[in-house]
Amino acid sequence: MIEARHLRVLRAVAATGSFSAAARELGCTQPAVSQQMKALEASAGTPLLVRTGRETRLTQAGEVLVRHAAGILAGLTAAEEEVAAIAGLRAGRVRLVSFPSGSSTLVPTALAALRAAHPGTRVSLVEAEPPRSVEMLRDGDCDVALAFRYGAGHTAAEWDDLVVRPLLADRLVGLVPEGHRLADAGSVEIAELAGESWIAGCPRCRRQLVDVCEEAGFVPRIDFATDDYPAVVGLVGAGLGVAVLPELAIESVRPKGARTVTVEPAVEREIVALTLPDLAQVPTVAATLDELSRAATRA
Amino acid sequence: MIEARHLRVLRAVAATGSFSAAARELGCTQPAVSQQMKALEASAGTPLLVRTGRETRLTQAGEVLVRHAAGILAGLTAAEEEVAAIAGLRAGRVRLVSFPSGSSTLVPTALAALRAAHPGTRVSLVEAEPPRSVEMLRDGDCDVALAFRYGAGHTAAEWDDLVVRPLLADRLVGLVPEGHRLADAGSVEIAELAGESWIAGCPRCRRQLVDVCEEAGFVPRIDFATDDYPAVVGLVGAGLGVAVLPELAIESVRPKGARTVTVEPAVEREIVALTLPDLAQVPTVAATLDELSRAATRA
DNA sequence: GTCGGCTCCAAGAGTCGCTTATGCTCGCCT
DNA sequence: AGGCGAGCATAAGCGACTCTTGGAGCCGAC
Repeated sequence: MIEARHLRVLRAVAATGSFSAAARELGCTQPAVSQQMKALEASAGTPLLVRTGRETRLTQAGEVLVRHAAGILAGLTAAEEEVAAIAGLRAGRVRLVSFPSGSSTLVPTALAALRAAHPGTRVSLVEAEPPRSVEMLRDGDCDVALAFRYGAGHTAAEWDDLVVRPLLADRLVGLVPEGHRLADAGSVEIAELAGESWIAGCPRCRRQLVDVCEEAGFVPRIDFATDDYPAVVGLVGAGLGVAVLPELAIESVRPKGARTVTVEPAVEREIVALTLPDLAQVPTVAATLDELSRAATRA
Repeated sequence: MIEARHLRVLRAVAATGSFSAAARELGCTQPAVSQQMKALEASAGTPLLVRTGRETRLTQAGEVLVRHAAGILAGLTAAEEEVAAIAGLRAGRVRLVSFPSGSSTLVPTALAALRAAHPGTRVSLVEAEPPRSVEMLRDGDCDVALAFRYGAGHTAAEWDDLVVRPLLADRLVGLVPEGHRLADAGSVEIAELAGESWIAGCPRCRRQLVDVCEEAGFVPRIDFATDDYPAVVGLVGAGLGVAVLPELAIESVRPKGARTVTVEPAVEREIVALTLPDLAQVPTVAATLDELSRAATRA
């Protein structure tokens, strides 16, 4: 009989690569970890870890167990959350993970409303870009993930086992330096920017930019690329190039020395909130999704 | 912390509608069930069962927990099944690395037997010479390494932290071109070959050759050196020189134009299978080692 | 009214798991 | 090459837990 407690320890060992580090993370002593792993290997009937002096690695059986552990532990925590919510303890907490430009706009609005409507609920916020944030969700490291996707169909398949709550469509706008020949154009065709020096954002957005430009018949010359959108705005403001970036990303940035222009053809990214099917039943999670929806419609 | 064991009991209670019946189904006494449910309700923080004189029904929280229990317990049993399959040799993989002349003789025999005895196990094979293969083993890039050593004592120290399974002793034989003055000698003293042009094999074998010749009182003139044993045989067959090489290396090569002769004094290399101490406990690895041993004794 | 089944309660014994303490090996730095 | 620190294993001791046995209370059925 494999016990969930053992799986939790195994996962910590696999994540940290060390018994001692796992013990620190779990808040117990190293011999406890050692004994639990011994017991788990005994009940599994085969070694799960290989100790090679310098590091501890997983055997194939160990990998199998860690893979299952994610689902099992996620199910357990989901069950605990839901029961706790029903128990009316209002000890319910929501662990939210969001991409940077979402956490500065949608999230504050939603969390303020959530706190007003349900005092006692606690929310933790961590920032992570979509590929990583969805992984955290599946691993049970968070309850709700804010993510985005370009073109509705592209990444739909990878989320088909999740609850997807569409929030809003975030239009891409152009950003050019003041004094640029198109600074006062109001609206520009993207092809008009073919010869410019480009400043790109996060990897996903960068790929999207290249795709859009390709359809317009040119390859953008990307001189700078950074995940930091205020930095992108700063670079454009300093006259180092032009950029195309989500409207939400510049909402909380003062576009000093830069001007926004509408870009044709219109391109949008869809911002969604994700959660696990089981978690969607948990009141605090449901309330968080609702508040995010409300914040999105107000924006 | 909700425990899987509790969920199992809860499910039995929900299914049977009675503590006593659940106890009978689970093979324990009724107070045990009673206490477990008490503990589960304590950790859930809310009642899960309503005892109405005649029958016990689930509360909403209880229903939620039972609903989650299905998935969690299914995940646990699935994990157990998969691990048991690996432990029971109905599944699992072994990553084997071998030196070239081993992979064409011992390995095919062993893998055929392994597949016959345990269908479902998968084996991957990569070729690498001993220094590199042992490194791969230590780095976790393979599970079993076929290697060899000359003279039992020389390289023993570097493997003292590994599990060494001796397979067979591979005798060195001489190879001379047809028409050579010693082609029909049957057995030759190595000193008789002092003046010949030599064709050497892999670095380790080359060093061994030089050592043996030094003991016989001469330095071999090595005109060609290649890791490719069929090439060595070909060169000898073409009359370009003589060679001394492991019997196993020429077993799968048709010695066209070349003749083998016994060399005195007899020199052997020991062929062994190596693995890490922890991995030796893994069923698939142990089975692979056994089949290699069996293949070696049959050869 | 009595009986049978079910549940809860209490006490005892055994087991289990954690912690502290200690020894050992390995890698690293001097 | 030797000392040092980190990490893992092991042993003993202790507390907690869980199961069992035995008994009592409760409700419905006959």
